[in-house]
Amino acid sequence: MATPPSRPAADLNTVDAFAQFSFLVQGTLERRAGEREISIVQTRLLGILRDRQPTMNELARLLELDKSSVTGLVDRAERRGLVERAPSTSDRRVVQVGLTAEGRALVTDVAARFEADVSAMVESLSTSDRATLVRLLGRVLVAHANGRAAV
Amino acid sequence: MATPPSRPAADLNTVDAFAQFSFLVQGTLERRAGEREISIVQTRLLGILRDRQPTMNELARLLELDKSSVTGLVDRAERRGLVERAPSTSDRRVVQVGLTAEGRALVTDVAARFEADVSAMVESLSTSDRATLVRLLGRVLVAHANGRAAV
DNA sequence: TATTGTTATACTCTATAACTATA
DNA sequence: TATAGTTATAGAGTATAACAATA
Repeated sequence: MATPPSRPAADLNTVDAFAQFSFLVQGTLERRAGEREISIVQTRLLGILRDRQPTMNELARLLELDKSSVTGLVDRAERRGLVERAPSTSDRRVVQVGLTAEGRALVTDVAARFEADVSAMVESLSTSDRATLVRLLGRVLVAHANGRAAV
Repeated sequence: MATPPSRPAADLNTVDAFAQFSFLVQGTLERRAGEREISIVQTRLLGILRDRQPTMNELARLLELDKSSVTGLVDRAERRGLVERAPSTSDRRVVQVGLTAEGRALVTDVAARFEADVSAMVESLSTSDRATLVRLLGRVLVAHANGRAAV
């Protein structure tokens, strides 16, 4: 567990496979985002905002961060012109956060770079193996989401 | 891409599946390590040291960090009694880093907690599906390692 | 001269606690 | 009183540049 992606042993157990794969994907995303001078968490923030204008509170829940952490995160993104705060019309305590055109362009670019990496990762798999892999990963994700919901 | 693991859509594409799965695994590992008051990168450091006594330089390469970052990382781990620096016998510039008994016990404990989570994640898959998933993840990891080596 | 590691510095990211404004 | 968000503060993590010791 937590061993670096540089040593993918011949016979991986499930734990090592999951850990090493997650480090590989995260490292790839970090590298691509870094090319546009943005961190992973900032990329996640922009990714969430692509189809929503959540409140600070909702962002904290979605990112699983303290609300004060989100304040700083949005501060830095706003300073770079990537997101905008707007006061809610219904509740004057509430702030809604949205992407600027520049933020949207940036997250689109990072997503495209990352997508190229993912394509390269599955290049050696047959079409059928790719579909199987995505299907099984999806089942793990859904099972986890349902487990959480049930609790 | 980079959307939070809280929304595993019904039909995932490869990019979303990879990203969401990696965030799920990393979040799980972070939570378990956090129970022992340790960060992911500290966990990775201890994980590497389980079967090696690398130099600071080698650690920087394995963790893909600047050597100055590793200095701080090892400083904090050493202050907590988890690792030890030892001077190399052959080259007096070189420092070798190793686990203390306490560090080994800690990383073993975190690994066990994480392993339980991984088991739960694949609980809904049949034995054969689990094997297939691990095999396909392994092929992606090996292909990536070979690609890097070839370059 | 080149390499190993540390130090100084600056920034991002994160949480806790205290605070303000609004409900 | 309760909730939404910010501020103050402290610490981890990271990189760049300059440095000391050794090769």
